[in-house]
Amino acid sequence: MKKSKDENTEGQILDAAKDVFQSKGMDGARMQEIADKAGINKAMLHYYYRSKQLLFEAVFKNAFSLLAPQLNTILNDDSSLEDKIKNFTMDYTTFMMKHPYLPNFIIQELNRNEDFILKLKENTGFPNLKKFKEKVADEINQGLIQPIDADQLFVNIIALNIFPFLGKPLIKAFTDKDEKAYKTFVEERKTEVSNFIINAIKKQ
Amino acid sequence: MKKSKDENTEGQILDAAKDVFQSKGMDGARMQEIADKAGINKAMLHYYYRSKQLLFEAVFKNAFSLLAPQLNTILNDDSSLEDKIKNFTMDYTTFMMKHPYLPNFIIQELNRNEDFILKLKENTGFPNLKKFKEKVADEINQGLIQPIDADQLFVNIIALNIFPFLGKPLIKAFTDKDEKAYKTFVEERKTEVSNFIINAIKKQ
DNA sequence: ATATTTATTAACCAATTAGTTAAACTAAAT
DNA sequence: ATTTAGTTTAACTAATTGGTTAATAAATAT
Repeated sequence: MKKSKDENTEGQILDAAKDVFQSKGMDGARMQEIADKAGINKAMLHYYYRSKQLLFEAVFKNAFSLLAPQLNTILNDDSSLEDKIKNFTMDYTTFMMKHPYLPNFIIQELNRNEDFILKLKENTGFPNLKKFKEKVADEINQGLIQPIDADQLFVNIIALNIFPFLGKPLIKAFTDKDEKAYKTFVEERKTEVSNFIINAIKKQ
Repeated sequence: MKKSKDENTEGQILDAAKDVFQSKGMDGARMQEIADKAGINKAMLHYYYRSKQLLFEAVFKNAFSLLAPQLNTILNDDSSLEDKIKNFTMDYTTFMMKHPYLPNFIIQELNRNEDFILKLKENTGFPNLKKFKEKVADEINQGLIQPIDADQLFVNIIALNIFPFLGKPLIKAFTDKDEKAYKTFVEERKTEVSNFIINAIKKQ
């Protein structure tokens, strides 16, 4: 019987690397810290992943592959735009409350190395806006929503959902919230954000 | 006559440090690269700023002090909420197109060190939401806008405005835009975003 | 049982990096 | 002219860091 991911060395390394890379970034992460956290010798990192760069890429692809399916709620679901927005906001916020380091990690590392996303784009399953754009055009034609550029709407939706996790320290400071109040605030956004967006686009 | 900031060594160091820290972050920045960019000996960095940490803090405070006044458009201006939102969106986007590294730098470094913002908060001139909240309550009472929590509205406004600069690589990849198309896209947001927000909150 | 492959470790290495030092240079003050 | 204080440099240092190696242990195949 093959050992489960969190029992075998390779999986333990990946888990530890995820922790360290996601909280400290590529430049701030130390191979020794990853090894210590995994409870193994530093040489094992290179035995299984060859270099820091390759270990990092394994972690990054793993993280990105968690994020991409979330987008399917809004991109490739067959429901109405209103339902897409409601479901996405709910699902995405719930998911990110469980993985709060994820958005910042991805954004940060993509900004550090712009070419990196090109590699990801070649992958099948990279999020595609085609169906979403059709739906937007469709609902505009039907007079259900106001005219709006689909790309702009898409960016507005993800901006409103992702930003609270990127800008957490800023939000806490500006709005004078402690950790608990911040959590409540994000919890409320699960419905607040979709109402806001739907109000913004619906035909008066 | 005192030498101007970009002629004297201290100023040249700060300019070079700004470049390097803002594009590579604290961990990715190298003192040697800063010295090279400033065209001086590395020892000068320590002569004027003592340590990497202190040089970094000088750059960070400088960057933050550019950002804070932008927020006054929305926080402490006396005009209507609608005008505040219009003006802020226009001003902020224009400003950030000139300083595209700034948002990511600040967000990233605040996430790396959450305590850092506490120091900033002690400073006078740290953005305060009091007046903005009063204005929101006021316009809700007058029946001009729909009921909404002022903190939520504030976060929505800054999310929609800041995110395009944080998530630039992601947006370019998802919406299949090259640099030029992205620039046009952001340019259009100068009016798009304020319309979107005003639609979302105005009384039907 | 024994050979062979796979997994693991301790010790080491070369390169990088923030920071220091001591000497030299410059310009203003005496 | 000479002292003095501030500025700048080249060379150095100590610590850190990603990565390697050679020996050993464990598991698997013959």
